[in-house]
Amino acid sequence: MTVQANRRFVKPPSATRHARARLTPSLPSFATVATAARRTASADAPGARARILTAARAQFAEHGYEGTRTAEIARQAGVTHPLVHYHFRTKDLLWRAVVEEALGRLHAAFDGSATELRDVGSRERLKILVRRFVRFSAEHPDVTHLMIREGAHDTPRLRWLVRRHVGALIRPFEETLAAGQREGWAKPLPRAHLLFLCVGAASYVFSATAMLRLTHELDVRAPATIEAHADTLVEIMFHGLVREP
Amino acid sequence: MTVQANRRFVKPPSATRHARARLTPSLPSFATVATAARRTASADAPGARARILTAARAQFAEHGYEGTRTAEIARQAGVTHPLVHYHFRTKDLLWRAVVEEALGRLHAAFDGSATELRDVGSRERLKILVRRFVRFSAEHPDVTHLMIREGAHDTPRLRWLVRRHVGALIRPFEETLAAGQREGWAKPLPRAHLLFLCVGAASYVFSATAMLRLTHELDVRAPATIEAHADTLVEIMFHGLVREP
DNA sequence: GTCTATAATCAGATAGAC
DNA sequence: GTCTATCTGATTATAGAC
Repeated sequence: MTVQANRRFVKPPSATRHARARLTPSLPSFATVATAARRTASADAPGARARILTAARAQFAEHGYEGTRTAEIARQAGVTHPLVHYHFRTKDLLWRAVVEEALGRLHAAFDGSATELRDVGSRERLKILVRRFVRFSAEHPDVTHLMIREGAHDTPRLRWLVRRHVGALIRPFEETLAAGQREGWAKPLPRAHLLFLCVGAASYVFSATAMLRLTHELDVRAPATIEAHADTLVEIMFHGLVREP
Repeated sequence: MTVQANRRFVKPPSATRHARARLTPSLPSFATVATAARRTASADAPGARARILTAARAQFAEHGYEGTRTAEIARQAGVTHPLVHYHFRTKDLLWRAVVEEALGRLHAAFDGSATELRDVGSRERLKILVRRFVRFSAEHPDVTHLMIREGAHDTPRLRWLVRRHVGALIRPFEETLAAGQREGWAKPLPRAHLLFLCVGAASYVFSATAMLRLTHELDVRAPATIEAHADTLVEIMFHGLVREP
């Protein structure tokens, strides 16, 4: 079962000599990672390392971990294959670097919501969070898609993802929801279900890009479509489908 | 982009001699396929072919098409690797056989909804369809998971899936919704968005099994959890989170 | 830091005996 | 129908020159 997914972990990363260890095991802050990435990226032109990272994000999102070939990443980044290994050593470490960078952006979109939105009532705050998440899912389908792909089974990658990122990300949502329930405007429905229901409702469209194009000839990338989805979701989440008399 | 995913289609199936061609290109009815499968399965003990099919469903659902190894399927089914190829010839044909069988079950759960539920009003009918879909997602996470995995990018597999199955599956939902909008009780929100919103909301929890266990220590397999999810979704879908005064 | 060339591994598929 | 043994091609990763 999990054995298969773990295959690549069998051979331990063998922390040998290697010029750079960008991903330290000491879990640097998001800020640190983001800055490091930016520094490298904006050095001259988008440096090779940054291009590899970008290409890798697209590939992992589209084809999943196992479906992605590092050679294809290299091709997309316009570099040769070995350079990928020079910068990231293994496919697994490259994956982690991708997630680190991608979720940094997700954090950026949500961090400080608590303080920034302090003056707004919990009801409006929740609406804002939902809309933000829809827009984020639309702008970075690769990130949510990645999480959908990984959330299915218990791999070391998932545990790392949850420990490091997911916990912090769902907190604003859950706290706002809890506030709403305390205040009485929100029904006392189970929060875990509400959370995942909302995440699924918000992001599924943007993961099923190809299917929507085939079934409804709908381009989920178009801004109008994105806003339509956000509007629909907020309306449903807050007031439901039934037209009140 | 798609080139990568299509790689395995480059070498054409080379329809040589081969004892059996279970998957004819003439698209047999679901009934035909289901019967054929059952015949083989219940012959004595669960025959090798049936065991391979079961193992393949689990593997494809868990690891996606590219992430699945036919040798692992063989191992799980307790047979040797070549037998997989004997029965299904190629990995791609095996995948199609799996989907054919799995979506046969989904059809079974929804076929005839139109007639069977004719006497029920469109509003109750929609509730029933949503609940059915939640339960189906819970009982067969592999099926929805499989569709999530394939819906992302435009492969020959996805086109086949949409043409052959998805169209028929979403029709009852869309028709009932349209009826509700005509009758006036349902708000005139865009149906495509409502459909995918609902599908995502219903099925995401059951795809993110491992993540829910890690974040909320919730076992989404438990019947109580399933019903709780169905209840929550129906309440949200129809009346929303806000407690009306 | 980036390349060419190559080693090592692994996966899908076939041949042919029983 | 099922097995053992094997081929072919593709993919990750490394060595070593520039």
